[in-house]
This record gives sequence, C-alpha cells and structure tokens, in this order.
Amino acid sequence: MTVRTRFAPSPTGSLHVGGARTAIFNWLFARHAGGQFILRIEDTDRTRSTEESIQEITDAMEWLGLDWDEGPFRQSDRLDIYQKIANELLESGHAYKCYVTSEELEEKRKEAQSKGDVLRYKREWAKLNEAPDEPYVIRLQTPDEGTIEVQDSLRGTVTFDAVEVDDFVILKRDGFPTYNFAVVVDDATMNITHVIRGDDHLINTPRQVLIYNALSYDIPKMAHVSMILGADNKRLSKRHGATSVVAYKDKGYLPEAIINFLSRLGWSHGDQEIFTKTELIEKFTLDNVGKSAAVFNEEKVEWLNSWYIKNEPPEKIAGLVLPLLKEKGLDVELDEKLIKIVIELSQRAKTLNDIADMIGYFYAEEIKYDEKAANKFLTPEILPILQDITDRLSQLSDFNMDEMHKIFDQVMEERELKLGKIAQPVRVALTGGTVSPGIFEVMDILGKDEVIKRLNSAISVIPDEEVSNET
RNA sequence: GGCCCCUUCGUCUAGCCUGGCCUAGGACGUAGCCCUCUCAAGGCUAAAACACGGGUUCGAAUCCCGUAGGGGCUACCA
Repeated sequence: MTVRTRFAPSPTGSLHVGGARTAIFNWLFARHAGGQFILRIEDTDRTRSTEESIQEITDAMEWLGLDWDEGPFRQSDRLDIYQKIANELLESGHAYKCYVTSEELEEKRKEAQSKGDVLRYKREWAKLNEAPDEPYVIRLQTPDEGTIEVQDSLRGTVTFDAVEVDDFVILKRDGFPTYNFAVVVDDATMNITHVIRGDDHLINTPRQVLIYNALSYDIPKMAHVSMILGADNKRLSKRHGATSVVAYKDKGYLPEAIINFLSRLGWSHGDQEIFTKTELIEKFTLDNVGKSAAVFNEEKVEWLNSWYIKNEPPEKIAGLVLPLLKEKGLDVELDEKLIKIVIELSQRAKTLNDIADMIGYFYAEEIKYDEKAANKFLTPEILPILQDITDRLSQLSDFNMDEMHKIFDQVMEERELKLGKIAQPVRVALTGGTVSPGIFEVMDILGKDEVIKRLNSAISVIPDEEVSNET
C-alpha cells in the first residue's frame, strides 16, 4: 500500500508557521516513502472560512515548495458524502437525531458548570425524535462505559474513558459535518494511510476512533506532534508577532530557511543543522520526531536565513532582490554589477530586505553624506590625501583591485598612515557613510569613472581650511 | 475543575527504547579573544541543562512510582 498523507488546514487565516510545520512533516513523510501528499481544505465552519484564506494558504505552500499530488479538496464540495454517510449511521443505529437547540444546551452547560460538573450529553433528554419537522443535528451514540484506545506512533497507546466522550454532533443543523466526522470520512475515503497532525487533536482522536469503528473503516496510523509555542511558552499566536509564513516571506526570508528551521522543530538528525530539501526527504522519519513542545526561536530562523543568503548562489539571491529594488524605484538590471554587490552585501545581511536596504549608494546619482561621518572624515586635514589618491587613481589604466591596493600602499607609506586613516574618508566619499563592504571591493564595483566622480564631489564639499565653517 | 499530553543549557536539540563509553555532545543567542580599512562574516574559547523526591540496580539523564511545573482539550470551531 502506498503511503498517503494529507495536510488539512482550515481556511480561517493565512498559513501559520505551526500549520506549515505540520504540512512539512506530512510532505516529508510522503516524499520519503515515495507516496502521495494530499491537500484538503477543511472549510466546514461557514462563518470563519474565507476564499482569500484558501488562496493565501496555497500561495504560501507553493512558495515553500510543498507540492501536493491531489487537491485542494474542499469539504464544502463533499456535503452530500457526509450526509449520506451520516444517514447510514442513522439507519444502522450508531447515530440519532437530536432536536435540542444549542441555546438549551448552553443553558444546561452553564448549570452544570455552576455545580462544578461537566456537561456530557448522553441522550438524557427527550426531544430526540419527537419533532420530525423541526431542524435537528445528528449525534453519534457513544458507549457509556469501557475505554477507547488510541494508537499513536509517537506516544504509544493512549487510553480514554468512554464516559468522557459525549454523544457528539457529527452533522450540524445546517447540514455541514463537524470536524471530527468530516476528518474521518475524508481520511477514510481518500485512503489516507498516515495522519500526522498537531497535539491539540489527540483528544479528538477517541471520538474519531468511534466513528471509524461505527463505519468499519480501517484506522490510519496516527502521529500527534507537539505544538509550537511562543517565547512565553504559550501557544503561538498573533500576539507573538509574525506567525504567518507570508510575513516571513515579506521580511525577506528564503523558503529554504523556513523549511530548514521548521523541520528542526521537533525533529532532528543527530547534530546536523543545515539540510537541503533532498536531505530532509532522505532523512525524515517519525522515529526522530520528539514528543515535547518546541518554542519558536526567532534568532535561529534569522541565523538560518542569513546562512542561506550567504550560501545560495549569488545569481539566485540577486534575482530575488531585484524586485525589491524595483519597488524602491531603482533602475537596476540583473547584471554583473548587481551580482558583485550581492556577493558583498550578502555577507552582512540577514534578509533579502537587508540587502535592498543597504544597496542604495551603489546606484545613487548623488551621494548623500551622513552628517556625522562627513564631519569626522571629510575634513580639511584629509583633503590633500583624498586629492592625492584621486590623482593617482585617475591615472590608472587598469582599474583593478591589485592596482588600487598598490596606490593605497604607496600613500600609506609616504604619509606614514595606517590604512584605516585613508580608507574611512574614502569610504565616506564613495558611500556617504562609515559602513560598507571592503573599500577596494566598493571601488571595483563602482568602476573608475564613478569612483573619481564621487571622490571629486567629496573634495568639493570639504571646507577650505578651517576658515569657513558652514557649507 | 475534569481529561489527555509533555519535562536535558535562555532557546532548538543529541543521548533515553537496547542502563555503564556522559567529566552530558552540537546549534542559535550571550561574553571574551583572534582576524581586520568600517560593518559584517569567519576562527577559537568561555559561561550555561538531565524539574524535584523516592525507589530498582554494583551502577540511572536513561527503568518504575509519586510530586511539581508547562501545554492542550473540554462547541452544532477546526
């Protein structure tokens, strides 16, 4: 039997990193086994499901490179199936119609709560079948005693007391199935062999086991993975800042980094930290999945992202940065210059956006000097040195880094200065600030004409001697 | 409250199943040093954990029991 896994998000928002991790595990498991990965949209909550969410989720999955073999199926398209099966359950006596309204139940629930009890609906009220014209829900008739066992690949056998499980609704008043019912029907009819999902569903599983049994379906292998928590150890939510996959995309993260990071949350392979997708597929097994909850570590994703920015081919990074530059209104091409810049800036960037933010001076028509930097380094004392360097550089016929180095060495020697004394003013002249890649690299990227032009501009703004102290 | 799950450095984790090799390893982050034209990157080093209490055993992070703490669920949400 070929392995079939699924990812079944509910479209009530964009793809969450927790959901993404579940998707990744399922995808990895299927790919590792050479099986299929199915995408199913659980949109049975009519009030919360939205069309935009579906789009956002599939977009995010595509961006991550999690391709699915079947789907996206929508539960809302399968209503007739659930209704048919619910009716079969009705006929076989496993389920019954219930006319009690949610309002009535809510009241009972409050009443029980005030007494310190928990309301467990076990068909103890009338109105079950008494009003054939009234709207009703269908409930599963659950056992009153005994235990229900759940076999979990990660946690072993988990035993629940049958009294804990009430006669839960499988088909709502509006004809939509409830989560537990739809999941079972879908997983069974879609021939899902392995269900890998969040820990929060473990408690639902005995209910689902009951449905599987009532329908005489085979129960797939279950694995409940622990949840991802925020830094405060609480379930990860919007309060923790960026939690959606798109938010990371927008911040300039690479899908490789997100996949790598999320895979390592709850799963490991010895001491290895960096994994290509191929390696993940090759190495991923449930055996190496841990049982405890994992805190989402912002610094570590950032580190991974900066690692990928440094190690992915610069052409690729340049291609990804290009649209960001266009957005900034820069007239840039994906050419050799951009690639050279990316090689330098990627050493200093944590995100693609960082590169876009740092790149400005390479393409600026006019350099804007940082005030502090200019005051400190573009001074009358430095003027002769800048002039000297400019003269010598302009005489270079072959403007390469070796030659530039020689010139700087000569100036250093003649004037008995350290490189830092010369490089900083030149840096300010060329970039406007005190932070940049190596000065020779910057000159190499800018090219002779631009370097000379910028040096001359800088020289022109340096006040003559200490006489005048304005402009 | 009830039920279920979980518990190794601040965080992600290795080790646990199949007790001794653990003086508990790696990574992020933090600190220091080196490199150095700035900023980074890189290299090296350091501080940092077996939740607690009982067993079992010659020997326990590893097995058992209890306690504490954390998380989840408790819907005609998923």
